[in-house]
Amino acid sequence: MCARGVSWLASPSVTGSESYHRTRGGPESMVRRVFYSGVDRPNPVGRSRGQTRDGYEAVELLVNDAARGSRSAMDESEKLLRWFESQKRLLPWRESREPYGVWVSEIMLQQTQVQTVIPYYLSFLRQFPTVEDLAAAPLEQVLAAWSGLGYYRRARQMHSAAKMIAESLDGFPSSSRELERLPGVGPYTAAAVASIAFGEVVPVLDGNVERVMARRLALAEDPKQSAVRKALFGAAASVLDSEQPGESNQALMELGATICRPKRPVCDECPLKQDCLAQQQGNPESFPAPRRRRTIERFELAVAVVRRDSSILLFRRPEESALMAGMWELPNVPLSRSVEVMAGAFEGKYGGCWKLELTDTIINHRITYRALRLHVHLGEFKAGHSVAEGLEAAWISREEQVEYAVSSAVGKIVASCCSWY
DNA sequence: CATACGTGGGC
DNA sequence: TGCCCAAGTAT
Repeated sequence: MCARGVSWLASPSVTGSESYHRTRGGPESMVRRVFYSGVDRPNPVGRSRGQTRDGYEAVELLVNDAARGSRSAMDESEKLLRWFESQKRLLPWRESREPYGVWVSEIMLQQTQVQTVIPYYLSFLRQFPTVEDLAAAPLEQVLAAWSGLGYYRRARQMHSAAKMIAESLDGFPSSSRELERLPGVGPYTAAAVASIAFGEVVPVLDGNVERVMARRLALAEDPKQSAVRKALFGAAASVLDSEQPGESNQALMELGATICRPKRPVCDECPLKQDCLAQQQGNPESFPAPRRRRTIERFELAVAVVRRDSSILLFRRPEESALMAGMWELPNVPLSRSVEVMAGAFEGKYGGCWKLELTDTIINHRITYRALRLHVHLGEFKAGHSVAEGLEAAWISREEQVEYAVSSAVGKIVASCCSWY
């Protein structure tokens, strides 16, 4: 593999989910111990040693910084921690290590950027200060607090997990193994919460760490492949500081977010530049391998803004729908050239009697591999007893919007509707 | 392992 | 505009 002495990382003998490998330590290499209690399968090379604080069997793993001349993994950990200490951003969830807040932040940060999360995090913790408050709140209210943040399943799963925690006699789950049993908590989030809130020595491998390590090792292979992921995971473990795992993990992610960015990384300011193979080769941007993307299909939808007094008509999506389950949406039908055809479609779907008038407002709404272009119509709707059976309707005002679970697009349209009348 | 899930920002 | 990416998880 790599010529730079990291051959242990993806050795062919990797069999378990943990890719630590014990290597013959040269005279200058450092051996570090990592206790990893979130292991379901026995580690193929580690030795079982004692118990963690939560009673789970710990596996002792020897992580060897393989023959990097005079450099050692310890140096890298220290450089990283020192850099983080002086350069870390002040973020609201960094003010406390209290597990609930850490957990909320980690869920919100899944596939979501920091600046997007900040206001949601603040208002969410104001509304639901403790896990008990969250558990006791109606799901509707939790979804409303999540409105516009996306991936709404996260809110449902968090609410469900909060109930599990509140009903449990054991308090907040305190190990990555336990945390991973919660809905919405996968390997990354479990490791992040366990290390930050509980000091568990477990590495995280998120998109940032993946990129940082792919560059550090100049690993060109596709990170989707499990062998490559293992190598990256092992590399992340090798720079993990076992005294301050939470800070260490955050440091690596912060590095990826601010210095080792996808585009135009600022290698000059990187605490690991001496250790980075891609930087030495002068082509950091070429790692990791670009992921293939499916082409986006585009659909066009007509949505109707129907006003009564100062309120707008919304309908509730079915709980069982895969897309934005239970969220309130504007009435919509596939776009057609004829307003009459669309009016008929609205009537078929929602009942009532419709009159429509096209405005020139178009809002894009993307869902992974689809893009919906929303053509907004001002409409009149006369309900009778002909409103579609089993479909929940609501008239909401701009002020009441905060109490309803709506997508970002609906939020924007409701926000700007006043100017259209 | 591939796919779907929301959204906002950068270039 | 269009494409890429972002503190992932569940199926």
